[in-house]
Amino acid sequence: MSDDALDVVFTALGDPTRRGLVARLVRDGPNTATEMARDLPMTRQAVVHHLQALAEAGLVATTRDGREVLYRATTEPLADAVAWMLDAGVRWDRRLERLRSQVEGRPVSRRR
Amino acid sequence: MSDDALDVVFTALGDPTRRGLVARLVRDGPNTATEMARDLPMTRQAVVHHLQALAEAGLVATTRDGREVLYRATTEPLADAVAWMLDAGVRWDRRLERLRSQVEGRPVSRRR
DNA sequence: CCTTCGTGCAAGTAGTTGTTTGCACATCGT
DNA sequence: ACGATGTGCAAACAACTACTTGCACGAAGG
Repeated sequence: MSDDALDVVFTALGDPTRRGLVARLVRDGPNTATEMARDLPMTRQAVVHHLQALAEAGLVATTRDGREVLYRATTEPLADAVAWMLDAGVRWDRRLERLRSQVEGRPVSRRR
Repeated sequence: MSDDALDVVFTALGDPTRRGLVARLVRDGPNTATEMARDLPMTRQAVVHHLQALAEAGLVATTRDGREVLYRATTEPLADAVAWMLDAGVRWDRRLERLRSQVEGRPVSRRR
């Protein structure tokens, strides 16, 4: 994964609202920005803005259904971010080393 | 790990200069800001600023040695960030599920 | 139809981030 | 003691971020 791609993934995750959106989509399944904005102390547009940041990071994807736009979590980039951290931490932490050996040499992400 | 703490960790990692600094400290061992700035296209103060962001995230720590300040990588927070991502991704990706079962039920971070 | 509802776009604003420059202070070696 | 070197602090700046409001467009449904 390119450096730029890691940038946007980590930056996207560096905001609690955005982590909350991802967590919610993972937990409850696909949903619209308007619906999710109802439970948050901000406008729909602000939520859309966050979702766009997540989309740029590849953490969510959209499907149009009539006049609605459904967002769903796509967690592939997480594996790449995890891989970076394991690389950085592996010399320090024996436990992470064990995990890393399981990650290496596989296709980085695969869904469903 | 608190939400705020995750914020600063992910935000700190969301910059290629900062990831590079962490990687360098992990690879080459402790070093001073002045020394690391020599190899980067920015001033010492900019590097110090980045290192302070990393320190706030708990990703580096400092030791004073005479007039020098040595920065070293402290990768504990990585494990917590990894844990969040595994939690988010576990329902999606079978491979991540396997990893998660190894992380659960342990002290979140432990060095050396 | 025509009203309602979800979406998209644009402009504006307040706060944060990345970086520089300049200077003061502490420490090391000679 | 003194010059060279490493560090710390603060002001200044441009660029970016996280929002808001307002409005236009398009689809659903009586």
